[in-house]
Amino acid sequence: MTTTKLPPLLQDDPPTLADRAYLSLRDAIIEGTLAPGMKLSERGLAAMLGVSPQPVREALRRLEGEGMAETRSRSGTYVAELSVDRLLEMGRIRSALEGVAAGIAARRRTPVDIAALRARLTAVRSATASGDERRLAAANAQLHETLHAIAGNALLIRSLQAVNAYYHISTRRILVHKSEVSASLAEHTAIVEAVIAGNADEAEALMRAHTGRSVDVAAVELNR
Amino acid sequence: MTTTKLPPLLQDDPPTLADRAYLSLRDAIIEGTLAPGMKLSERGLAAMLGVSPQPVREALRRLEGEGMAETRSRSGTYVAELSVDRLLEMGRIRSALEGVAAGIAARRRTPVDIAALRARLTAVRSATASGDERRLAAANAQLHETLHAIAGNALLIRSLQAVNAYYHISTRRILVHKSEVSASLAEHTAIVEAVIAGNADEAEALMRAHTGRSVDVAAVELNR
DNA sequence: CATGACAGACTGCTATCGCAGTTTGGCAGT
DNA sequence: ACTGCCAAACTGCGATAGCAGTCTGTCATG
Repeated sequence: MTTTKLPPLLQDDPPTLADRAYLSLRDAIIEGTLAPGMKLSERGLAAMLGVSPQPVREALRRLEGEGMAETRSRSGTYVAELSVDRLLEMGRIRSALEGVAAGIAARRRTPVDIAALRARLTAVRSATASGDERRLAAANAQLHETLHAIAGNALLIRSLQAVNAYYHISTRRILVHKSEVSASLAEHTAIVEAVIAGNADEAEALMRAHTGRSVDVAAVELNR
Repeated sequence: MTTTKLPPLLQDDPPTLADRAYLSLRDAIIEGTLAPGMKLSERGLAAMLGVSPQPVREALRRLEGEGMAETRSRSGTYVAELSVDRLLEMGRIRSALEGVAAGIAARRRTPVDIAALRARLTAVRSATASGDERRLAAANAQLHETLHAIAGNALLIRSLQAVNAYYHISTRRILVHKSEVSASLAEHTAIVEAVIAGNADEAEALMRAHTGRSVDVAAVELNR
């Protein structure tokens, strides 16, 4: 019997109905299908999704915790109103959390993580060259998610997933300039290098600046 | 009929059983009554709290989202293990979020908010003079919570409440030096002034430095 | 026509029950 | 003494039912 610590044998649990209901509702809110102010009835949504009200209720409570829904007892749950100011605030929160995540990732990264990061960065680079915006967005998202996974902090990951929902709402409303794309690649490269080097403070500062720029761009575009 | 915007007439809903179960369990984890690795059985806890498993389940899901519990499907929910590194990470997250909150508060603060802030700061000052540590901790907490309320961002408030649970775990493990106390008062004063002045960037930087110092202190103490 | 009240539908919240998969303790076989 | 196995207890998950409030539309009343 070897005493070396084995990697976790048990994989993640399969997503529950509550998880899937959450994702459905969240995406519908991001997409605008569920517009601000709309009523989110436990029973009504349950019928639409073909499940019982129980998983729906759980999903709604989670959305509530993320600020995307508001509940008044015995009256109803509604899609939260979202002003431009709020949206910008979410961007600032995202920036701060992404920065912290990068810093933590720089402290915890293992050789395996480093290999994964290099792979993600390569994917981003080739996606940038391809000019396919969808593909680039996906590659960028994967790079960020890889960093979150390396940080491996459950609270941080949850919070980032929440603010990313708002980030998606933002990117749906504004258009990204071409010049941003190449700058983004350079920044991503620098961030990954800092993480690989284990330079936590630099990784955090770079990531914060990188994501902070999105907020500034959004501030200009959204207030037009 | 006046057209001036009225303050919200409907107050907050009374706390539900799920809310109260959450608070009970969270406090028990902070206090150590529920130690890391312990099983959190829905039915068992429900019996202890005198409610049905349903509200307990909701509380557990929330704790899970905050990283204080982990669930393996059909096996059980357990109190999450918490290494010193993780605890320090939570401090960094807290620092970042508190900074953002202070910055947002500086942008949104109204005359009423300013009055409230001055009152809280006065309470902190007198509590500091009294030398009563319990009272000072409570006054400090109220000052911070006032800033959160002024920021008024649901996601931010939720996240801060979560990380504050970890902050309480930290403060239970370390002892605070006397010299920290007076420095803390000066910092709180500067932060409040920046918020009142509407200087968001300065408020954020000051708050971040203020809360970041706690992390550094904890890093030294916890690694002893 | 305006207004008030009241009945029914609807809401979120909690309790109870059943299902399918996991864990565990003790017994049978070596 | 040790190992393999199996059944009973236990687990989280989901469905269903009922409660106490809230909201709404209609109808009687001025």
